[in-house]
Order: sequence, then structure tokens, then C-alpha cells
Amino acid sequence: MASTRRRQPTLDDVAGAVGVSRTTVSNAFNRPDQLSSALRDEILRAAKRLGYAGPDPVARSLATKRVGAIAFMLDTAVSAAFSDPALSITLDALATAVDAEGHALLLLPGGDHGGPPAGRVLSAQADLAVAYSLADGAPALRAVRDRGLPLVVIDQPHVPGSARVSTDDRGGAEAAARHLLDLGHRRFAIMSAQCLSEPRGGPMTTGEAMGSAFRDNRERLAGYVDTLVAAGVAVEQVPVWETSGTSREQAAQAAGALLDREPRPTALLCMSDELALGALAAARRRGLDVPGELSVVGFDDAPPASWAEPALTTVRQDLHGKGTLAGELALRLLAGRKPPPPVTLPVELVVRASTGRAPG
Amino acid sequence: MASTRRRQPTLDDVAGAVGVSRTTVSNAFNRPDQLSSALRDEILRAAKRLGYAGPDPVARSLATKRVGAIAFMLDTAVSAAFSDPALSITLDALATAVDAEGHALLLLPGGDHGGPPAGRVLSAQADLAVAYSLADGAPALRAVRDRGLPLVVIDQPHVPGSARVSTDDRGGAEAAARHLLDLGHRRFAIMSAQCLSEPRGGPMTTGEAMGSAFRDNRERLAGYVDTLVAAGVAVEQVPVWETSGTSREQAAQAAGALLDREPRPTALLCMSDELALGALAAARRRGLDVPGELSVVGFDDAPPASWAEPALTTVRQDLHGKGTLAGELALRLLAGRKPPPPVTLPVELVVRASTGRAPG
DNA sequence: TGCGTTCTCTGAAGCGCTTAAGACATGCTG
DNA sequence: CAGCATGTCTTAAGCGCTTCAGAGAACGCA
Repeated sequence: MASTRRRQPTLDDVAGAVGVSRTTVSNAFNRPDQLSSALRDEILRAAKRLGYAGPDPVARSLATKRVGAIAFMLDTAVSAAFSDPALSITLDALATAVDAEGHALLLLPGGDHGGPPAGRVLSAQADLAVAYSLADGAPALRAVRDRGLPLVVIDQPHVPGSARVSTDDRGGAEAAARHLLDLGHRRFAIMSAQCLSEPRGGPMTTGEAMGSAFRDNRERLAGYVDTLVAAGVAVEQVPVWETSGTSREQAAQAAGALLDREPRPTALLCMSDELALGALAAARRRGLDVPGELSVVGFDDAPPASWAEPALTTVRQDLHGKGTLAGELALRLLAGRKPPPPVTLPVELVVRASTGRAPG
Repeated sequence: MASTRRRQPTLDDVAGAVGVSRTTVSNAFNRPDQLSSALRDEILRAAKRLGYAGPDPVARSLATKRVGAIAFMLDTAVSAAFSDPALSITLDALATAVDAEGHALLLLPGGDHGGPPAGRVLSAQADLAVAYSLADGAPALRAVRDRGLPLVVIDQPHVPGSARVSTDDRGGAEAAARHLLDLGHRRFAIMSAQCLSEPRGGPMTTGEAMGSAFRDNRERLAGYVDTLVAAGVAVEQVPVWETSGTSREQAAQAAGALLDREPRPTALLCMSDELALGALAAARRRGLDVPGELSVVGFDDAPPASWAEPALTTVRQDLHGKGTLAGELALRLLAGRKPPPPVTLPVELVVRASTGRAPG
């Protein structure tokens, strides 16, 4: 295509130049033990002279039925992905794990329906797909199945035939809510990231929120709500706010809306650290003392949680371990082995400085 | 391979089932105008019935000589990439730009020599490569050339035949240094990220630092040093510290080492916001008032710079624009057009609260 | 009616590589 | 010296798809 790129030499060119068969040249690159080292050297020299950089990856893949890449499917745009430390860490661990076996990551960012467009998935050059927190019923998942690609899902409902790793979202949320109840709080508000496949932004009822297309959302919400209900909190009075995006600024705006309500909540349950950090910013702007007048708890325990001022009370999950495990599962499926039973990773409440006794 | 994955049907299977030629089935998927819509519907129905999800991407690529992916080559591991907001933003903008034309990003993380291993590049399934701040002479660059892949370089020395976009690193550094000189500072220290291909961590002379394998490092350093020298500062007295990694904690440690020296510097020139934010943390731990006792300036103006406490004085570059431009250049090369002359994007000093008059 | 178009569909040649199977010469064993 | 293993290289059949160059039939127009 590129006019500047003139035709690259092929195996046949090298074979012709040296006067051997194409197979021998292929072996020179792939199976050095299959030919005399003298001939091999000659072939490699000729290749270099002709500007042959080695077997064409695409042609090789067609012949071997192996690409050497793993498709990573996100719900969000790449931007949101990278600005979310929780995802970054998981992705990194995954990349490291599969890199060891020579697999690179092909990024398939989200489109409009809670995941990448099906067309992208169908034409992706990959041996396996990893789905990270896609919306239920995302078209991408169907496309993966149609193609017969092995699949690893992270923080999503189980897909038959695929490997799965997820987090004890509900347990973590319960622990967070219980912690605040123990501190005497009774007026709560909940901050949620995007709930529905079609993001909206703004207040919603707990009922609406429970209809979230995202499993981790539903689980965390259920953990909060069940715990509050069990403690006798009138949950229909608990406002839930969906942020309009994932940036910290958007989180701050959402938190502001919640904090400007009367009566003002004394405790904010946030479904991620980024939301919680936005809430801290909103509180600061209003001159609200945290934790004196407002307690905030996050989820994930990503690095910024401990840098924050005040340091964030949050639910720790092993992000790195999650990614590593997902990578190992991927390698396992690629090796032709069966997916093991789904794994749920434990969480742990980390109490820091952003939560305190309820005021008054 | 995967024993669970049974043979997927091919174009021929569909053609056989419908009783048409393979070409016609191909056309049904790729060029709907080449056949009657009745037949097309029948073919699509048959495909669905047989579980044929569309043309195999690899085979299609072999025939069309087009993959639909762009290799993104990093110096660092994926982790560092994602924890660096400057890179995240650039990468996102790039991804968005090329996504519009149907290209996904293939991530090639760094190995040991200032970029991904050559072997990974040679076997990467991509139509074009983007190099982001690789070390000079990284093997990956040679591999790209050997393969005859089009190349876009970001923040790197120009490579003949490739497109290039970079930042006015030197100008930005000069502005930062001048700002501090104007505030009366005379005792400086410089914090640098990884300088050499082989990271070391620790103090280094400005001479060593100028031998950095990374162009942006050299340029920023030169900007600082030239400006200080021109103002009569004894530059051999200015300590330079290379951090041992890119995390904020590592930056804080490096800054701590600098702040514990006697006489303590009153101004810290940091080659990135992340380093500067680490420095703020180190100052806080030591009870140093910023900007009363210490001024800190960063580079990049990524979002966390303005959230910081105190908000960071820094050199703004248009990270999003840089990524978008790189993406456009990539598309341009893919369209077979010639690379335009290298572009250098302007920068701008943003004065916030982390810099003030020199104490005393 | 005759002839050039247009519409549909087919044949066949690749794209560049891997790999099973086999040819041939050589060395080794008993 | 027969017989067998070993080492070296070749032949040829794919991998699954795209696309150029037609073949026929149906159609329009003068």
C-alpha cells in the first residue's frame, strides 16, 4: 500500500538466492537443528543481504493458527481505562503474565453498548479474548463466542466454557457499610460509576441502580443496601448518584450534588477510590471536615487512596493478583486445557483517616 | 490448539452449503453490491446456521496485506505506562484517532534495552509502529526498519523516513528554570526519571545525565542547565538525581535524598509531574513548607498537577493533541502518503502554588 | 433485430508461510 | 557386508481468504 514501502523479500526470494528449498530457509529461522549450521549461516547471511527480516507474522499465523496476541476488551474508552488505577494495575499484571509466553495485548476499547463493537472483535487478530467488566449481554461477548475464541472474564458474570476471576464485591461493600454503621452513621449516600449500558449521570433510585448492566456495580450496591437494610436504615431514603463519567472532576460534581442535599448525608459509600477521591475534593471545596462532618469510603485501594489527604478508608482488593491470575488462566486456556472453576478473590477493609464517628 | 475449540467453518463450507462459489460468499460479507440481495440473505443465513462468524481475520490479512492494528512501542513496562498520566492521555488520544479508521492498538511493552525486544517487533501483527520515547538506538527501531514498517515517533530523535511529533522540551525547561531564577532562587536540584538504557537510580553528575539515552531527558536537562548557567549559577554544584523507577513513592525517596543535603536546595526542577508530586510528598513528610521553604516545578501538566496540594507549577504540554496528531500521522502514512516534516508542539509555563520567592 | 451494457456469479491465481512425508547419502552396528 | 538409524534437504499440500479477469444471461436502445 504505502508507496514508500517497496515489496519486502519473502522466504522464496531467500531460497532462490541461496539455491535451497523454501522449507530449508523456514527451518533456518524456526528449527535450527534441522539443517547444518554452515548452511544455516549462509541462509541467514543471504537473508540479511536481501533485507529479509524473518518470516512474515501474518503468513506465519495463518499457517500455525497462532497469533501471539490477546484481545483485551474494555467497557470504556482507553482514556478512562488508563486514568483508572485499578484497571491499570490489573492490566499490567495481565500483560506481564502473558508476555512471558510471548503474547502481546491488543486493546479493544469500548463502544456504545458496554463493550467493544462486535465487528472489532470479529476482526481482531488474537488467540484469546479477555473481557474486563463488560456490561451484561455486551455484543462483544457474543462475537467472541461466535468466533470460538477462548475467553477469560474478569469481574463479570460467568460465561459457560470460559475462565473467570472476580472479586468479592458484595462482601467488600458489606464490610464498608458495616464499618460506617458501627461508627454511628445513619444518613448515607451512595456514589456509583456508570450503571446502565447507556450512561446517564444523575440521581437514581436503588431499584434502578440494581438493574445495572454491570455485575460489580450490582454486587457492591447490593452489599451496601442489604447491610443498611439489615441495620434498619430506610434505604429508599438513601440517594444513589451515578456519575456522568469516570474522571475525578466528574466524581467531585456528583458528590457535590449529594452533599448539597438536605439533610446532608454524613457518610458516603463510593464504588471506587476515584469516586471517593472526587468526593474528598467536593467536601474540601465546601469546607466540610473529613472525617469530622463527613465520612467517605472507597473501593479498590489503589495507590492514590493512601496518598490522599485524608488517607482514604477503602476496601482493598488484590488488583495485581487479579491480573496475574487472569493471565495465568489465559495461558492455561491457550495451552488447550479446560477452564478451572471460577475464582472469587477476597477483599479486606482498610481503615484509614477518611472515616470517623458520625457527627452529633 | 485448544481442544475445546472445534474446527470453525470456513468460507468454503458456507459456499458448499449454499451451492455457490467461494467468491460469492466472500462478496456477501465484503461487497454486498456484488450480488443480489436475495442470494446474499441466503448466504448470511447459511453462515449463521453453520456458525460461521465471518472471514478469518488472519487469512484476510494475508490476502489484503492489512492487519488493522498499530503497534505501540514503549520504553517501560505496561505498569509504568499506565501509572503515568502523561502517557495515558497521549495513548488514549492516539487510540481514539486511529480507532476511527478501524485500527486497534497492539501494546509492545519495554524490555531491557530502552524498548521492546526486537523479536517482539518482528513478530508483531501490525501495519505500522509508533515509538514513544524509546532510548536512542533501541533495537526495536532497527527491527521496525528491517521489517519495512511505517513508523511514527513521539518525543524521540527523528528517524529518516518516519513521521515525528515531539514537544519543545528544552523551551519548557528553560521557562521553568527562568521562573525560579526570577523568584530569586540560587540553590537548585534536578530530579530526573530513568536516564540511561540501564536504569541505575541515585545521584549523577550533569555530565552523566546529559549522556541520557532519552531525548526528552537530555532536552529538558539542557534547558535547565543552560538557563542556570546563563544566570551564573554554578551548575556543577547542582545535584541531579535519577529516580529508580517511575512510581510516586520512588520519586518521594529520591526527593528526600535531595532535601536532606546541606545546603538544602530551595528549588526542585522535576522532569515530570509525577516526580514533582513525589517531591511534594517528601517535603510534607519533612515538614517543609511549599512554597515557603521549597519551590517545586513539574513538567507535563497532567491532571494530578492541579489537584495537588499545593497545586503544582508546571510546564504544560498538549498531551491530548500530541496523541491525536500522532494518530493522524499514522493514518496518513497508512494511506501511503509521505511523512510531513517533523512537528514540535509548543509548551507553556503554568504558575500555580508550588513555587514562590526564595527564602531568606 | 443486433449490439453494447449491466448485473450476477465463477475460476483460478495468488498472499507467505509451516509441516508431514519422503528421498538420498552417510555412518554405525553386529 | 547387510541393515538400520541419523542427518540433511526437498516435495507438495495446505492455512482461509481476496480479487482480477472473465462467462452468461438479461436488458436497453436504436
